[in-house]
Amino acid sequence: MNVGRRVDYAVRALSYLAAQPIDRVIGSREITQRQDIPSHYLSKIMKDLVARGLVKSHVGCRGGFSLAKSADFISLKEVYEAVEKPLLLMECLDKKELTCPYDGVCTQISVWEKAQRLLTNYLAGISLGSIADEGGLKRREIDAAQI
Amino acid sequence: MNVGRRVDYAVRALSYLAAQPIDRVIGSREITQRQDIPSHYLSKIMKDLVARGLVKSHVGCRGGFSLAKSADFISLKEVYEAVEKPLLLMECLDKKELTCPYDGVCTQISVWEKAQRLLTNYLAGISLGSIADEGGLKRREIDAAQI
DNA sequence: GACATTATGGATTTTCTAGGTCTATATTAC
DNA sequence: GTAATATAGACCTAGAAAATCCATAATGTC
Repeated sequence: MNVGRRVDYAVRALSYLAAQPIDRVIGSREITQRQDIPSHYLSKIMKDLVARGLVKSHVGCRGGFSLAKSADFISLKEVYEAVEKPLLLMECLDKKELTCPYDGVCTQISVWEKAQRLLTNYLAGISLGSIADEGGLKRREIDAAQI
Repeated sequence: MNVGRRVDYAVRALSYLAAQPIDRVIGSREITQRQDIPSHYLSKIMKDLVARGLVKSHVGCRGGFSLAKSADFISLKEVYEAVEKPLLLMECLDKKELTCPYDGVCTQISVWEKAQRLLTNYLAGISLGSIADEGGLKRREIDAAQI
């Protein structure tokens, strides 16, 4: 049970975008270099973020990415779900498939159901803006440059 | 991000034990049949539960398992950690390895840290006893018998 | 004491998926 | 026209989860 690297990468890429001057277009090359993310892998992640409407893409020469909306209105839950399949602690929590013979009498399921709600609600309450405070990012960049 | 089947199996096996007359010894064969768990796989899980002190084992003919303590004093967190490696939402949350170059300026980590605390605290508050209420189990067995 | 039954322990296999790479195509600034 | 970029998809790889198998030790039963 862990959040994969895709989410980590997505958050870092988005944070980087959030720290830029508004509407500046950032190439994926710059992101991968500054944030130390495998380049081809990032492209797939960005595609997901674009599809979810969190990021605007600018195709063609001098193209790149920029946030589609204010970082304060992007929740971690959105980021997670854009990049990973929907958060599901147990398969049987997926309402679409009622294949479990114990459904209805299983008391375990309600526990995981609540745990899942707990988590998603928490993530829904965290905004990208609160993570990517400019100060932190500036310092982060300086540190990275020194390595 | 999901809890694996090992945890599911462990909870079901423990619930089954909890619903039995106190101190009755249950063979793993009975558990696997009633709870529909791959037999050889269960044996490894039971071993972990024994090692963690949640279950007593009785070796030899007519041997089997019984709860080592009251179901009300077994938390889901214990079960999880007995069977799975310790709950860790992100690798960098493992305090032992401080390899992340962004450590100290990363604002993302504190978010996951809190999410993890949220989860483990919740699991620590759920007892096996609250899951394995006898009524539910009785009904469950009847259902299973009808299949 | 012999035997059947059981847990224990380890080795091994199978299956799945996250993580990562590569290549081809369409789009656009210059 | 050309170089730089995002998009799209196929493809590969390592490692983990899930499951199986086998050999050994312990113990009740006869």
